[in-house]
Amino acid sequence: MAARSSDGDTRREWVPAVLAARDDTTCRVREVLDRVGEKWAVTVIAELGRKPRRYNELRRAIPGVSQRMLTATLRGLERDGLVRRTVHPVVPPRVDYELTPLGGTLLNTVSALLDWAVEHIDDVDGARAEYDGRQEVAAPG
Amino acid sequence: MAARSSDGDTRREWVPAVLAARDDTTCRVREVLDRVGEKWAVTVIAELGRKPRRYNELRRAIPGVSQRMLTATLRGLERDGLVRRTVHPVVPPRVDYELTPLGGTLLNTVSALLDWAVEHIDDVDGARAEYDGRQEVAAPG
DNA sequence: CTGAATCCAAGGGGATACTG
DNA sequence: CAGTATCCCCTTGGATTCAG
Repeated sequence: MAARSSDGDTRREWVPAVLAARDDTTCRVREVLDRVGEKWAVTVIAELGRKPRRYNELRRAIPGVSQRMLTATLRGLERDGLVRRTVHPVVPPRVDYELTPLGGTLLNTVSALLDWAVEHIDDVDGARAEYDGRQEVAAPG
Repeated sequence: MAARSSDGDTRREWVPAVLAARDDTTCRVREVLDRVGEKWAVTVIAELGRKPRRYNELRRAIPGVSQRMLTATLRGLERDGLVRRTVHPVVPPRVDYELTPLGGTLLNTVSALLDWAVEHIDDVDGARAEYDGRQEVAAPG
């Protein structure tokens, strides 16, 4: 689907009627982008991709996440079938989280985006510096 | 970078220390995810991927976008070096937007994510239905 | 035509305290 | 240990108006 030409080609015919319209399909495609944009979703998926974890293990593995957001993120991912939550009826409580196969395929796809980011950080940074420089000249302090 | 195994593998060693830590690199990788999560960014990139456009052409091509957000999105993309803005000094004003080569490579990467979304919409939807069903049973109205 | 400025509502997300 | 419940701030983003 969606045949792509080589890197750097700025001319395409194919893409995103997917995004332009807003039929049902389109709408839910957007939801995937929203999820990726959530502050902790990709981090959690990536962390679970390394290995299954318990709640607090996960919490320690992700510096900066609050209990509230970790729980909310996990619930969302579970609802979408990306993460499986397993409660062990023991005391003290033990809850394991792991990536589902579906979550695994998403991780594979998203990590291409992460690779892109790492690879092009300098380009983006340079562009920003240049842009900000131009703005300063245009609107002197 | 980041060797990946086949689809559906839920066990990885590699991934994103990139996201776990928060050194400079990490931080800016997150910014890429944020950008993808912005409501109109990917849509605009995709639309410009089809062909360069003028401001209002773009606006008409993207139903639902407000002037405010279209401008803001374009500014952000321009600042990151993903989009080039060309002002023609004529009256009435004419401003052309086009994807840069860098923007092109991002589009190629993101579209893999769009493909994933289209391909797995039904899985996600099914998971949601099942999850919501379980919740209803657990917390009856 | 291409924006900038202002106003405002909704939701994301952090800090903290409490619970089974 | 694994969460829930509150409070509250700040950002995102839509509507509208003004301007070059």
